Amino acid sequence: MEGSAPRRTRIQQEKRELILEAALEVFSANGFRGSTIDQIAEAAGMSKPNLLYYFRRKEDIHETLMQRLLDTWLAPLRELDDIGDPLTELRSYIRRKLEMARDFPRESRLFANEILQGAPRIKPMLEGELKTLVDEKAAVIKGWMRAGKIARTDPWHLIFSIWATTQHYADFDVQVRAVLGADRGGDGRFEDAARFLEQLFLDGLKPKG
Amino acid sequence: MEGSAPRRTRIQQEKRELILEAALEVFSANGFRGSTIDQIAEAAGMSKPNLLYYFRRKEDIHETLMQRLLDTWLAPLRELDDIGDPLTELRSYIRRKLEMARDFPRESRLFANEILQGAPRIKPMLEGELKTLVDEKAAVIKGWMRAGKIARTDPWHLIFSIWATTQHYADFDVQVRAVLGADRGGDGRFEDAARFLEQLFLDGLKPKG
DNA sequence: CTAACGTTTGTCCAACCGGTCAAAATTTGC
DNA sequence: GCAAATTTTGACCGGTTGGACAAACGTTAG
Repeated sequence: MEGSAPRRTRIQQEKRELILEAALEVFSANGFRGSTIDQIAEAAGMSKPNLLYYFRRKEDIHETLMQRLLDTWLAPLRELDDIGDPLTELRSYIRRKLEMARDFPRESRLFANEILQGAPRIKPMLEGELKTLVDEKAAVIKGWMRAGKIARTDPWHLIFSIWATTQHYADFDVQVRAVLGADRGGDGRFEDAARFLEQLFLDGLKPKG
Repeated sequence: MEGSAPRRTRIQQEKRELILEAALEVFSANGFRGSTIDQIAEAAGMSKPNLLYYFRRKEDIHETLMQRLLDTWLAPLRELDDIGDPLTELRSYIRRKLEMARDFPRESRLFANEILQGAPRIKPMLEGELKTLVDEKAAVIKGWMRAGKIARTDPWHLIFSIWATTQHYADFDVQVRAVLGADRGGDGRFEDAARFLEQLFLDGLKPKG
């Protein structure tokens, strides 16, 4: 069985974490092909052969990183529950996603890089696990629509639009900062974004009355 | 002066176009560092040294491509005018942007790649030309808000959200198709997206009445 | 026809990159 | 303290890549 995790010493645990942290930094900034093992090794403070002692191949690092990423990345959507008030649920989903873009921009960019290149390594997971999860949540949302709790619309595209608008602040950060300029591009931009998105998703742009 | 375009023969014009078309295909699929001159040369149906006769360096191809891209890419925003009805103007801006994502996905991905990597080659343009244009259009939108034609909100983030939601269908195409599945991921997805986005931006998610 | 000019190709090179390997240094179990 | 196991390193290798170059080929104007 491959499933059984190999026994690891304390040093192996620590060094592997160190490498993954360094690799996240490098991969998210340069993409997979744009990153070299030497860069990662240097960022992790070790020599290239030393790094290759812990991860046999460059791709193994990327794969491990990607597997871990996906769990945390989809956590907010998993939390979307049928319990509370629908509009409140959606609002807090948007808020959580935006917080992830703010707190884990490297993870967001790593993911974006992978998708942009056609998701060669995670396509099966997108068509399997991810699709299942989204379909499930889309059904929940549809229930809310039938109950008249939120406006009728396409739940899948609704989810896409939440992903797009929130991740934009991580993936396109350089552009957002450049356009907002020095004064408005500071730390406050995420609060501005949160306020804007809340209004957009709840009320749209039509003037009141 | 660098500004004066070098004299070019008819063959040079044609071959350069051929190379740029091939490079767009390759760069948008693999990123800058992930693409090789050989790949581009093969896609353009010529030998590597021959390609290098028309573009001295790999970076020159990318730069030329990027410069051309930006004009066409920002055209929809430039068209956003103060003349017509504000809501109609915004709606048709969204529609135009979505059509660009549908008709020019390679250009969208090329741009996304560049921004994701920190926009090393076009940052000055983002902070200059792009910021100026967005600020100008944000002022127009603010005028509409003051006149009570659309709801009051942050015009910059509104523009970001339009960019994010529309380009998502080009940049994250693989994911969108995977999640929608074979039946709904076909050609109709852009029309579904258009309908959804129109509703989102105009009315939001609150149920009527 | 031919000289000048523009285009194409084969060959080559130096740098880089992913990965190997054996030997040295270090840590760990007893 | 010592042997076994683990970790680290320097040297090396084969393949790839961006790019140079000169020679060959084609085209065109006189």
